[in-house]
Amino acid sequence: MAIEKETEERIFEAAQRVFQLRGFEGARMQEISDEAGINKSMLHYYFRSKNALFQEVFKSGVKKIMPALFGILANDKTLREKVVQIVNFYHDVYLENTHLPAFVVYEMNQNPERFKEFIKSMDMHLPEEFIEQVEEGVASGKMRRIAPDQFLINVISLCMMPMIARNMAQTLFHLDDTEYDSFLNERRELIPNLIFNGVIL
Amino acid sequence: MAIEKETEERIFEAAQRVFQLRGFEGARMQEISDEAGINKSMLHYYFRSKNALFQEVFKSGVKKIMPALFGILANDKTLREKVVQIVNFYHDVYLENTHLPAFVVYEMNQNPERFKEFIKSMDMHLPEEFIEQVEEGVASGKMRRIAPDQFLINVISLCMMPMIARNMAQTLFHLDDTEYDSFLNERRELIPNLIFNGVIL
DNA sequence: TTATAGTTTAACCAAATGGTTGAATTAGAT
DNA sequence: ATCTAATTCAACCATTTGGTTAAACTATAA
Repeated sequence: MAIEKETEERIFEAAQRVFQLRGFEGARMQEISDEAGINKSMLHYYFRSKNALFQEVFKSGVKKIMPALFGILANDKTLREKVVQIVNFYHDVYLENTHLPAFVVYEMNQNPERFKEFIKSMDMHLPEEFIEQVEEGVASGKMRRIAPDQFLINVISLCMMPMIARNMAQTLFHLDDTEYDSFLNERRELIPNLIFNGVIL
Repeated sequence: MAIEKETEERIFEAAQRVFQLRGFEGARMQEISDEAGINKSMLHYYFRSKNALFQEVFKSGVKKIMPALFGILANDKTLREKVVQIVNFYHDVYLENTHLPAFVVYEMNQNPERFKEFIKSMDMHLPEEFIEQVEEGVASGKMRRIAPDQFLINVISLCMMPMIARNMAQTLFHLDDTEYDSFLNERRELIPNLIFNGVIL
């Protein structure tokens, strides 16, 4: 019926949940079909194989992050404003897709080729606008000497790591779920401040 | 014979390589025994099960990192010197154990309980010395307002993320293996500078 | 109503996987 | 030399896993 979600979509969403939680190797086709509330054969009817289904989930995961990131880097805002936007973007995505960052990073490492081809196929490269902005900042003497690559990976690291290593951090710092959510929220302001000004007054 | 490595050690080292590379779910007992050059039954003779073997590997991995980290945080050096030591420590460990950081972080997320009990059993908590140092820096007006937790996770994030997401970064920035090794090496100086002074001059 | 194409299901299958067993081999003590 | 306990191995096993198949059901158009 039209009211119910299409079977294919139900499967895909179940696959997202299971793959992101358990990883490719840990995911079971049976668990995905249980989660979707359908017969296991349907998985193969709509998506040929575990690999094919996983590919779709992975692709969709990367697409949720990379284009937006590159979009921000390429827009016409100031460097500081871009950092703020990236930080907020990562933290917003995380709220809706808790396991996505860890999933993408881990599976990308398990199979670098898959990711490389993917990036190539989408023809994504660091926006010139961003590179020039950093280089201009350095050349004009406003900023300490830093490569654009390093600048960007600092921002991304400060955003993603506390999401990826949430369990480690929560355990070490004795924070419950709510407390850790505020902990992450504080970082929306903290990260831009750190990047530009450090902790020394 | 005495000259050859003890079987148990050979198995353990093989298990380290395989588990760190493939993760618990992706690891195959057969691959571990092949890697160790022994019969599959030996795995069960020396370590009862896949789970038991994994536990040992995981434990040993965490022990390579956490105690040293807490040791540095608790020593009597300045805050800046501690940051330098932590950064160098992470980068040194990485050279010898490329897959260790990603392994520990990922498996910790797959099974938070395992990690929690582990931390509890080793009675590890953020050293008072470090907490007071940060709080004193803030109270004395030398440092911007920041919680010790946030301070520490910034340092760790900036160290670990580029190691964990190596493939992503290498692809995005078009760096070959040697170039990425220097990229990481530059961070030994870059990270302390960023933490304390930011990029603005 | 009925023919047709798309969808769903239960029952099955071959391969892979973690684990077991019992015999054979080896090293060390007496 | 021989007895004993630890070690190693090949063959085997039960279960799980991704995947297949053929029959059954359902909606829709003629």
